[in-house]
Amino acid sequence: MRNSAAKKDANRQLILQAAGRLFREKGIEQVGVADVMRAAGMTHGGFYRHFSDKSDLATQAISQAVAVQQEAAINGAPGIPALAESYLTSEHRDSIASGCVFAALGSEAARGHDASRAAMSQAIRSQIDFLAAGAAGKTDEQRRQIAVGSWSAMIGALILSRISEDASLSEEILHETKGWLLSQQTSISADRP
Amino acid sequence: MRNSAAKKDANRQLILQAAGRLFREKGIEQVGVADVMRAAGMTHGGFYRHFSDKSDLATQAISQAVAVQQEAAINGAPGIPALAESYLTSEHRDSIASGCVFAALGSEAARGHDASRAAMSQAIRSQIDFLAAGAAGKTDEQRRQIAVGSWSAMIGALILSRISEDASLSEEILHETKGWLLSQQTSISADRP
DNA sequence: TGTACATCAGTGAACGCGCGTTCACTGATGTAC
DNA sequence: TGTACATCAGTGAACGCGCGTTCACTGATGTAC
Repeated sequence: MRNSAAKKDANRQLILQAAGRLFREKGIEQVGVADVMRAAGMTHGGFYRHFSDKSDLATQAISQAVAVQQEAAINGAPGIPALAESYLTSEHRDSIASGCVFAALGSEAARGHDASRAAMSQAIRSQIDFLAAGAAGKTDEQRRQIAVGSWSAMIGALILSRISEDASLSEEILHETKGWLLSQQTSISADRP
Repeated sequence: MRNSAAKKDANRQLILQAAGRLFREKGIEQVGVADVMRAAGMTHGGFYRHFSDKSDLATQAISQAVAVQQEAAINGAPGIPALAESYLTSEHRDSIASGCVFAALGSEAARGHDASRAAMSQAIRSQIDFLAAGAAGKTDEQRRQIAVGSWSAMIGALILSRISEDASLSEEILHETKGWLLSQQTSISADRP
């Protein structure tokens, strides 16, 4: 039954991807090792050939999901308005499993172990730098404020919209936050020479 | 060993308060019924004289924590700048157990049962109405945008600052977001006649 | 290139702990007369 | 007002399920010669 090294690596990726999706969708605690392995097409016994324990999996799955997310941000349309347009949508709200890791696991992550918090912190840093570089502010300080503030607003709004069981409230939160972010961007851009 | 009705009610409050604190601090899943009862000064057996099951407790504890939070907001200094000043502080960041329920349990709550989501949705509505009423916008629509956007930014920023294990990053997120919110408020206020 | 042997990825049964829930019990409270 | 009885809040032991983890095993892969 032994698999080739290449097959093992492929299986490891399947496990990480399944975990990334399931953890975001149901929360890390509500997903069992056996659930992840089943979603990856295997049985639970082989899990420990890949990871030392569940918390190791959580750290690595989060790190990978965050890396994929950053890759997508860099390759996506640049600028905060464009990000807001795609981030603050009902599609994103309804696809937790493949959506923003910070919105899906943010409050759990705040209580997480050092390893996963370190991975997420690094991602936060890069994301802020990336957004600040493309922000429409006059000074560095202004651009960083815009980057941090706008990104925080997107994450907070997505979380609030997911909590809201009333569809119209949920939509309103996305819509108002988007409108707010866009109106600021344009007014600031208009200030530029 | 029977307690009087008054004592029973008092004990129920102790349980709800202990649960509200522990759930925020460690997450609902990581806190056991026995933990809550111990924190409330009782043993676990009597739990079911008060609540039908753990999920019932979660719903009621969250509802109460959210109600207390709203009460505090209404009695606190009015206006979004004042809220930002007290919300985006390292003290708030470091006191999860007594801090904002949405920041502490937001991503869990998005996956929560209908009952607790309904309670939180109602709180979201009131909080938006409350903030919009005191916001410095020209039109109703503008005031609602400011309310929803600013509140979302506070929640998102607090979550990001809690994830950041690097103290300077954590502080920066709070500080930049606060600066961003305050600068907007003043510029909008300056527009007024 | 082929053969013999060691390695080890994945399987599925089993273990054991933690935790939600139940239950018999105690004795103080509340109520009926 | 006092007495007898029923109620029931809280106790602590016990139950049972789920889940993380372990382990003996299988057979394909990789390696040494």
